[in-house]
Amino acid sequence: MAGTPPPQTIPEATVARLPIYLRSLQEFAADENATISSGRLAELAGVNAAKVRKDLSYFGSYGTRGVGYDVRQLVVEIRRELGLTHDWPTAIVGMGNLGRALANYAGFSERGFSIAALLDTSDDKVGTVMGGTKVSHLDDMEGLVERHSISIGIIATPAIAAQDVAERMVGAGIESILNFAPTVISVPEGILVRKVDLAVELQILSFYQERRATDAGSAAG
Amino acid sequence: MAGTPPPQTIPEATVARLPIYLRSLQEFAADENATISSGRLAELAGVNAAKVRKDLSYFGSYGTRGVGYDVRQLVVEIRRELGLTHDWPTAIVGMGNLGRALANYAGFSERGFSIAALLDTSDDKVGTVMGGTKVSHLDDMEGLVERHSISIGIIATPAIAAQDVAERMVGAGIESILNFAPTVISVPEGILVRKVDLAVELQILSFYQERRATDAGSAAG
DNA sequence: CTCTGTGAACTCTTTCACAGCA
DNA sequence: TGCTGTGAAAGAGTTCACAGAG
Repeated sequence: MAGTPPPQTIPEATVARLPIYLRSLQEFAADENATISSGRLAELAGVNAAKVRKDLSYFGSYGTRGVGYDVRQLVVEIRRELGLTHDWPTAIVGMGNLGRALANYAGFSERGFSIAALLDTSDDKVGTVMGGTKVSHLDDMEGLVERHSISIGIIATPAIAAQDVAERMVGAGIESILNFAPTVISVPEGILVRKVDLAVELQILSFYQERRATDAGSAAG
Repeated sequence: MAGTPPPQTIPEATVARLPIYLRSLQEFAADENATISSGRLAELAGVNAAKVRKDLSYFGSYGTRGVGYDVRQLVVEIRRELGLTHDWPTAIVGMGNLGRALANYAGFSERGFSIAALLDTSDDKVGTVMGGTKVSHLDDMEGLVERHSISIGIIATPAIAAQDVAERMVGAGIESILNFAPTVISVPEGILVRKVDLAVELQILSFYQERRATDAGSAAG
């Protein structure tokens, strides 16, 4: 009985949207006890209202019929679901252009991710300071991971180095990896990898753009 | 009969994987007339073999039973599907850390995307050279878009500026936008937008990482 | 009367499993 | 015998549509 009111499984697709809802709610700012309807949140998040309601229902968020959702409460609930109630120390490996951009990206710390370690193998970079953090040598990763309880690693190296870095991360105790290198990395079971490939996104755009040109005359909008 | 062998619709999910296959094939390098099986390609791309076969079947790619796919031919076919048979001039708006990283990112040009224009509004940046291209003022975008036939725009500005930039892009004739700003932009119908939010990816990792800690004892792998 | 919460229908995607060609 | 190509089954995710709370 009673037992499991919010089914222990939030669909992946929903999880991927929670950060967007969170961001939208925070932009929506809102005074102390503002409420927001699924329709309005949907608009801000760029999805449709039914989806918002269904998504929020998975973790038993109580909206009020005829009124909407309490913004403050919703923010708290989503943050809890996302595990954003505490800070996540991260390590970035690869201090090229992208790594430097990431190290300087304010958006990370704003959302609960601190940069606990920057790592590279090049003597040119080790010892310099980027985004307020000193760059350490990759060989020192293990100690840093332990000392700072780092559980998320970010790979911003060239493709060729990515697999090796991933293995070192796993060896150092990192359990989740965000991979920006344009290659597939393989990791042991239980290690979670997400990837972002900047050029892949462009190629997807290219597909639809090309098709638009090819499907002559088919209304684009 | 014969008529329309490749059904005119390639599923979105498949389109999103084609760039990965392409990259995998190119890494696989291969001498003149190498072949590759769906199983091997699946391994390289990090998916399963049935998916590879189904994906490739959508555009009528002829593999050879008992042998596999001709690597060279497959590369040509995928590139054609993705519209990568010609160069795509792009414009990057926002020369902060991320914009600079993108401007210097070799992966774009390697895959057929050239940077035809870099744009910013800050006097500090306009006139400087980044990644071999001179930074122009955002006000000059329209002329540059026309002159270089730019159809893809990349937004790398702070969130606050993104909607305005998107509107200027559309006004200048750009039809596809890759948005790195952490906000939803709205555009007229017919304009294609894809978004990449670096912090969102971290938040998704955070969800699963947190859950792993919470689901005490449940095997992670 | 408004707006949530949610079964049910529908659509998209993945996976299975095997016929058939080389 | 090995591997592709593909229907058909299974599984996810989305949307509909409406009962019912406030």
